[in-house]
Amino acid sequence: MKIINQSDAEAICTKIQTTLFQNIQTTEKDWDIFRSLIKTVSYNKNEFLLQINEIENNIYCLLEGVVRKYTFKGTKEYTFDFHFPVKFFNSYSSYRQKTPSTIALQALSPALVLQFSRKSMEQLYEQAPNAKKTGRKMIEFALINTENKDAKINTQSPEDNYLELLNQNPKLVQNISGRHIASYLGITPESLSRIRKRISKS
Amino acid sequence: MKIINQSDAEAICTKIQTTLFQNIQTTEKDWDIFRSLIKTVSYNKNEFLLQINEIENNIYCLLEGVVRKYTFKGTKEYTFDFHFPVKFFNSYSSYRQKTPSTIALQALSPALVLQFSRKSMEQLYEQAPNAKKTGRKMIEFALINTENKDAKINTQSPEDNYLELLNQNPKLVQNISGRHIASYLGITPESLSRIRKRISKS
DNA sequence: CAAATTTATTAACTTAAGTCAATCTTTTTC
DNA sequence: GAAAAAGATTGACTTAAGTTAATAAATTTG
Repeated sequence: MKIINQSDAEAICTKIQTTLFQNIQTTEKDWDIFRSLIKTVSYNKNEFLLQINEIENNIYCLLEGVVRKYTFKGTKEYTFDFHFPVKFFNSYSSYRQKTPSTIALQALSPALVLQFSRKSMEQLYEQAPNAKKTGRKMIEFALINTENKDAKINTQSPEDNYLELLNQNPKLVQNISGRHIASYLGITPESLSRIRKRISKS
Repeated sequence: MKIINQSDAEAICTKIQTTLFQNIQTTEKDWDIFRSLIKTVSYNKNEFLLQINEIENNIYCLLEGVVRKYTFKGTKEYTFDFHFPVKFFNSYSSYRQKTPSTIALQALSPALVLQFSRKSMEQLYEQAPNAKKTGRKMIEFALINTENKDAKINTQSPEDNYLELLNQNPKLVQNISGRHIASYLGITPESLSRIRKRISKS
């Protein structure tokens, strides 16, 4: 984990501005404040943005790499989701309630991340009234995806789930190890192997 | 569906105040405003608080009864969750983004519900600054539960899931039809029958 | 680059979930 | 309260997931 210099952060911030906040009215001054609060951090493969039982104090925006969101059920890992650029996320319930996180966030490749600390978000709210919307929007981006996967995974067969994943996100399947994909699908790596074999025959 | 008279609502509101908002500083004036914005609604069994493809314009607080949150995957229903009193909920992504809801909210028994419309929430924010926290808290209550079930269901066997449900929420299992429980567990009613049989033998 | 570690595949076996269909039970409705 | 509808159980059959274990392939690390 390594904090990046501020001039890089500036370029990145512009990217955010143009891609994610097109519809929000913000003044130049708002953006100056926003920009000054960003911390850009790089993570190595397998490093943790957040460990289980830590308290979440950041909102993240992934710019490069892949991040895995997972938990433990007994001794087994369960992968909720994979995050790709450009996406906002964090461990929301831990962030909001200041309780130990039940989930971990781990980089699966070298990753570049914008981090907005709780403190900087509070500063943003105080100093840049117009940017309040930006803050809310970030939280929303981090939350809106929660109503989807559950239903998918639990209404069709593991094979159908895998085929759907292949279809909707081929680069995920190519770049992420099978055990993580199996953990995402709620099956064993052995089952995933068999599914792949079955598919290749048909 | 039937809107209840205001005097009943007053008593109910007191219940909310004492049970849910103990830690939030609100003035008497704030509470007067809050109270005036509440609509109390009763639903018959099987009636919908929200249908799929409707736009969500409310936040609900369930006072009596059971509500099921579900969706369709192809032709099959999938039940995300059951709500019991006293609980806040809505179709959050639809409410926030004003897009057609992918989930339905259905009363499984006669139900009594407080409804806070989008409009009344906006009024609350404008008129009662201290009550802003109340509004946020309601949303939080509605959201915090989203990081849990997924992992449970997908890391152990259907039988273990059922046993856990029996253990953690016996009244749910007693009061709700098997096909809904099966749909919650991601299995068929036939499988649930067999699981029950197996358990009763051991 | 070689050794060590991690990841992926395959096989043999057991177990249980899905499906289809029949029957029994409970609940709803007029 | 009788008829109809909805829900629950059981059986027979097929299919695939879990488990354990062995091996092969790929990646990491010194």
